[in-house]
Amino acid sequence: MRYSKEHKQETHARIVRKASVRLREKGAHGIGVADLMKDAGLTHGGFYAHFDSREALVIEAFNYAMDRATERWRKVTADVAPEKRLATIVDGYLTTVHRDDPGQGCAVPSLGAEIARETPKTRKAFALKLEQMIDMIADQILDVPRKTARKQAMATLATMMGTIVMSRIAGNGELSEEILASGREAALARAAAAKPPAKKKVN
Amino acid sequence: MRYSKEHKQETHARIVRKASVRLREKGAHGIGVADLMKDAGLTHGGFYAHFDSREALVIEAFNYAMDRATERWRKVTADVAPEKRLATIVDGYLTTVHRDDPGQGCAVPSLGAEIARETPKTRKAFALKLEQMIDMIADQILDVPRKTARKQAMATLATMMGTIVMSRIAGNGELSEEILASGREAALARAAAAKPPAKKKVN
DNA sequence: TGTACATCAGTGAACGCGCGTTCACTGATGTAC
DNA sequence: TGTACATCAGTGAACGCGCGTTCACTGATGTAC
Repeated sequence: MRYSKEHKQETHARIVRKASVRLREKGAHGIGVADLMKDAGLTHGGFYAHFDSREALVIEAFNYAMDRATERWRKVTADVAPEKRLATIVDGYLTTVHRDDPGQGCAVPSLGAEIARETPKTRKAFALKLEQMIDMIADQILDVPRKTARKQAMATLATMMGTIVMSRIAGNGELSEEILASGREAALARAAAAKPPAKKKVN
Repeated sequence: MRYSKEHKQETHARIVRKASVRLREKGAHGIGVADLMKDAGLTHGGFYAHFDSREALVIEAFNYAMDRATERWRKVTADVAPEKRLATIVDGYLTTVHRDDPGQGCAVPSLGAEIARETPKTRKAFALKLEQMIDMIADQILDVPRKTARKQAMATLATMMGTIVMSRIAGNGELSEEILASGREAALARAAAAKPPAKKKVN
């Protein structure tokens, strides 16, 4: 075998990593294979030694972005009291930094709508990662039946993602800040409301 | 003047109307000028007699879609008691019919992310329409200061739009229904919570 | 009323360009002896 | 240890195609007389 055993895997991973940033920045169809390869320090000809098609890279890059997001949430909440974890996630998500840097941010507000229009195969791959993200958030919602936790997780994520989409349309002025603040307040209120009543278990 | 005075305007309006459907279905870059013209019963050559560029049509089509959405909300709430209007809007928005028919639906969940990446001119045109939509929803939130109403409107819209994006990624199975139900419950709970306490005016 | 003319919305061929994909080739590197 | 060979990750030219845009032309229709 030429080159060290992991050489190709490393290159492959680097293409995916860089592409996951650029695709979030420019959209699922907003950047071509040649530019994505250049970003990884390669020329476009080698692309098909790593991926069956451009779409295959889009799937890998999206999965990578979603895994990193979920992983980061685990990290930033590791040292936080369990009942404050969801609030920590919401606070980190609904910021101007996230709004202004889609390349490093959540893939759903930047790619979600385009992804929903892709082939069933691609859409299903994304649905799987979205469900994992929902489950991760549901894990942070305590003292309620699992089904309730999942529902609250879905609503909170919807508010978070919708807020980022809206704030990006609004640009970076007052309206945009107001949108971010509104989403933050609403999501945090729900996060707080979820606990105090100490509802009796139903399931 | 050849043809009746309104002939060209009617054709122009028809192109915009048809394009606003197809662009929501296929994405802001998912359908070409030739197909959009064919949809309006014309050939592509005449396009530039009506629009300076493809982007100009995208702006007009988006504006049209947003105006129709806001207008439809006014219509469906006209015969409803003021305190039930927001709930009526939420219920009509978070349905499988809306999820499965982006072409007739709200333009933000289908085009929002792509729009945020367009030229500043395009993005600003969209921001204007989004703010009008926010104001229309804020009008339905009673008995609170205007600033509070706007914030609640933003959060409610974010939940609605985020829920549609997520439900479309999820497809049309159980997960998707669960997402829709979660968004509906959360948005309706906020709509209901906004009134009962009868808070004293602050501003 | 009838005829010649002017207008211009719409046609369809053509353009340059960038895209995803293919393919013959290269050259750095691990292996065999 | 040194040399010849085999491998295969990566190169870059080329492909067919669809796109947005341009342009010379057409022909239906309103106007002038």
